[in-house]
Amino acid sequence: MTGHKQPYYITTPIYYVNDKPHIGHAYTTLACDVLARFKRLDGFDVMFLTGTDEHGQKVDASAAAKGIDPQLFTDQVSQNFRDLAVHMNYSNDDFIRTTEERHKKACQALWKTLVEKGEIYLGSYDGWYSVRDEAFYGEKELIEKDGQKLAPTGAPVEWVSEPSYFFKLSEWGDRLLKFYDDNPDFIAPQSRRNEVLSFVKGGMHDLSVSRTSFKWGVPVPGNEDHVMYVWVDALTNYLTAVGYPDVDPDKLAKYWPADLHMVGKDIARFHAVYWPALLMAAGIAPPKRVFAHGWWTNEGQKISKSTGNVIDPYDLTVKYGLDQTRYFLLREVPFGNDGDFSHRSMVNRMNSELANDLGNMCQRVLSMIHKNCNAMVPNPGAFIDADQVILSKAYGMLDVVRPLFDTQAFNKGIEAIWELVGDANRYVDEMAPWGLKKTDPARMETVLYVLAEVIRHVGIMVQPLMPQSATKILDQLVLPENQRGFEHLGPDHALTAGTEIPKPEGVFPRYVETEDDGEKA
RNA sequence: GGCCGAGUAGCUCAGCUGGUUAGAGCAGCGGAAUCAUAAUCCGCGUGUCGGGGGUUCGAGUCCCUCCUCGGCUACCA
Repeated sequence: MTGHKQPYYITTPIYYVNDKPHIGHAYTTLACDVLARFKRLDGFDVMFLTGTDEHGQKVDASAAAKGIDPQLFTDQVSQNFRDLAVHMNYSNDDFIRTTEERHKKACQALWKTLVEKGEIYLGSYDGWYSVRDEAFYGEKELIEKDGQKLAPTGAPVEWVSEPSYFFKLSEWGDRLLKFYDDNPDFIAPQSRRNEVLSFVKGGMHDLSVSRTSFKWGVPVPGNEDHVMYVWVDALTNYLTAVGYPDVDPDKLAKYWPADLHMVGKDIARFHAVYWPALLMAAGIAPPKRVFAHGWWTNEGQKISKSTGNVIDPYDLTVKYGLDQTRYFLLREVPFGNDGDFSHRSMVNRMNSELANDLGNMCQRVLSMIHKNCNAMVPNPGAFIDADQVILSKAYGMLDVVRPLFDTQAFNKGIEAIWELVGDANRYVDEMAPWGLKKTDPARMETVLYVLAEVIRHVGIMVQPLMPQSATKILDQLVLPENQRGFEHLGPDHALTAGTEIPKPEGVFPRYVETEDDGEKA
């Protein structure tokens, strides 16, 4: 089983440390975690990266407001995101911080390359700036009042001009369009692809890639008055983490180009337009795919800090359970679409699909085995057609789910697994092993064996989604830990009859409504 | 304003290049079973497929038009 494993590099965006972690962060990273775990089980050499974006004016200001050094400040707040990763049971292989030395090195190397290739020039960044908002506004955004130009926020604006380096993005339109054409799956879902295409087709300005108005950033090589602006700084993290600019055969050469950048739809353009352009300009291969997922609403309401209906991932996992939350987030919505989080739908999913369908199926089967087969994996006789039908469905499950997960169609992959769970429940009812117990005990053992095999397959398949619960299920089958990879799916590694199994315990508890819930629902 | 997309059963949605009586899950109603976390299984839908017009032997599926909703239209992570 040696040989070269195929590499798979997957990334989350780096999260801006000024934010408190919320469901959006948890969701993006969760999707990556499930894919990373899936690929590892499927035999890939996975590099799964997440991290924090720690530069910029806002961070600088927040640190100043607290009267502490920005580095100390980011050390503190980036910890929130590292804690979340542990809490959510993410399996990231690295956690990048843009304030790390390795990142400064990578950014400056990329910058120098772009300068050498003539892709960056010094110009000036002009625009309507509001000192009060600390932000630039477009001409069209401004409102006019009494002959005064005002920001949409009502703050006064002034025309300012600041020296800035520019990336020649305007010259990359045609090459980007050709790239999209040659790589139709580069940006997904389709709706985002359409938007990106129309954006690029509309023509692009050069991109301002440095600032002189603040210092908390990576210094521009050769001109210390400038720090790199967010585009170059943040996006480059994906290269930093694999060792760029060092061409280490175990890092950069192996993992680049990245297989998938997972992002929220709000930053699709940065990843699908600016990033490939910057990379191509530097002579580096663009990533293979960018997936822009949707947003969550809370009980039908748009989430905003002002209304205070932000969803805290800690609240969810404490209230409903970690794996239940992980399951819900990827099961409820076609990945890519916006979704609504509601208590009612959460409870419906966890009770009917986890507790009733899967949990109870495992429980009824394992209980029967425990009570009627001397607590040992039963000894199967010859399989009849009905046995073969459900077994082959279990054996073929990976081939159904793999292409769905490979295209980030998590909900469909999960549905496919649950079809098998439904089949198993129907099979139990049809075979009625409790009746066979008296009429044909040998047949009962065969039936229970078939069901145990189905549980083994489902347990292995749901490991990426619900690692802890899957472990419990597989532990109940006493399946050795080194037999839980996808290469063990199928009849060649079937359960060994006679293996002693423990008394089963419920894996997915039902959610029982409290009075407090009643008021909300 | 321009471009893109969506409007299908109470709810969430499938319906690929047009072709048998338009489907699934959930909810609801009725029944069976009793191994199991009172879990499971079976049965039950008269839907103007947003409105109107058109092409065709035949349209939810193509064309035109109108209505409604959403997204994008660059420097915020």
